[in-house]
Amino acid sequence: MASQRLGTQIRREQIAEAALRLVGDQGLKGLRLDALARRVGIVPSAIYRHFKGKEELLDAMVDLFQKKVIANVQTVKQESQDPLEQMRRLLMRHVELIRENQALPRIIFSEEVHHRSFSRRSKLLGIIRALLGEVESMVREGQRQGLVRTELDPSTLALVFLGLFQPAAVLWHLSQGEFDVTRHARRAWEVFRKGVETGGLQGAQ
Amino acid sequence: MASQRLGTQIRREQIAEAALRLVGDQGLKGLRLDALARRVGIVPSAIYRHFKGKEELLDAMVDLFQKKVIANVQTVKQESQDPLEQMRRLLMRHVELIRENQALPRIIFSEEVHHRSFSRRSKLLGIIRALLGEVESMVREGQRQGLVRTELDPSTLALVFLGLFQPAAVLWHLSQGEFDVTRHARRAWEVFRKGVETGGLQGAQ
DNA sequence: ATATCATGTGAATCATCTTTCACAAGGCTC
DNA sequence: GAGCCTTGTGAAAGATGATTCACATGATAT
Repeated sequence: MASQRLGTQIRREQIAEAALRLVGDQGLKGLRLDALARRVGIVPSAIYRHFKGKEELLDAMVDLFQKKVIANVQTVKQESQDPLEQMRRLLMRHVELIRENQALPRIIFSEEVHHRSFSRRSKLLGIIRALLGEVESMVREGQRQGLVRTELDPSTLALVFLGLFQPAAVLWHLSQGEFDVTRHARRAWEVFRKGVETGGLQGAQ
Repeated sequence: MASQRLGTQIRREQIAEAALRLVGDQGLKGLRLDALARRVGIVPSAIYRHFKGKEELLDAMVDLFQKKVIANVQTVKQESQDPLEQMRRLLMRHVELIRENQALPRIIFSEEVHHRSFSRRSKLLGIIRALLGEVESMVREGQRQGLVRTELDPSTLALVFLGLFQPAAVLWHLSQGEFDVTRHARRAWEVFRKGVETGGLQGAQ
């Protein structure tokens, strides 16, 4: 019973996407070629028509991850000019990205993804650094425009920003989706904004 | 060649501790009974004298994790009465805990640790919630004493607090220890403190 | 319509770990 | 120091997955 035949270009992407979902559902341990093949509707050995092996598959997954993160950044930069608004949007988009791709934190923390392959580790590092760099430049732009307090170090702020939703993601994950990350992200953003905005605090209470 | 004989009480702890280190070094995939046994100085099958199987070993690891986190909280509560100082110390201790136990974030994000076992997942959730609860009560106490701005929601703040070092831990990990988490934690703490303290900001320049 | 090339199939093979088991020693009690 | 319980050993058995391979089949070009 042959399944539909597809060009390797398309299949590769389709397989990598399915792999990301699979890891999201079952964890990296659950990334088994038979399960993956079943999801795509082919037979395990067919995967080898598109990937040299599991390693190459992992590479493709990391590439896909990169693509998604970059797309997010691009989008928010187009959606708004205001640096703080860009950051807020980036946060909300990032939350959605993680909600839809539970696989991402797992890949980052896995070690099994990068332990073997130096290139994969440095690619992951590059993705995070690039993201941080973008946030950092939003912070700097905010400072230039007088919106963000200039005594705060942009690179520290960028890291703190990225941390705003991480513990919430953990809770969400462990509680099986019961915890409301989106709501937390909104509140965390407010806390962050109040903490970094110029002049926003004197009247606080 | 018999290795030293030890009571199962001691061996269990010893094995669980070694397992935590092993996961820290090699990731969960690297948690293989032969490698673990070698580290402890026994033979793989001997592990079964102390654990029913790998599942029970994972349980023991989670228990150990819990013990370490609780110990941290207890210590800082004894070291200082000032809630903000308690939080600062907790942050620094937590950073050290993660530095020494790379295994912890991996276990939390693994899914392979909790997917099978409901009890393990809820235990992990309990650990995090307990930790959050402690931070939250430090925040409340800070608010009661007029040190922390009362319009900030304690539970949101507790989560933001826990997020202060997480992205830094990722960078540290991916950069193979090159990134200085401790320094980041100090800076991130300053950012956090300035953001939440009452009255600390009017003079900000 | 047929030759050709790429994709898909199913079964077999390999590799990697986990788990079991029969046996050997320690160490403790009497 | 004999008996008994517990811990440790080495080899074998089982499970689980990844990978290979010979063969089938769909698409495409001519």
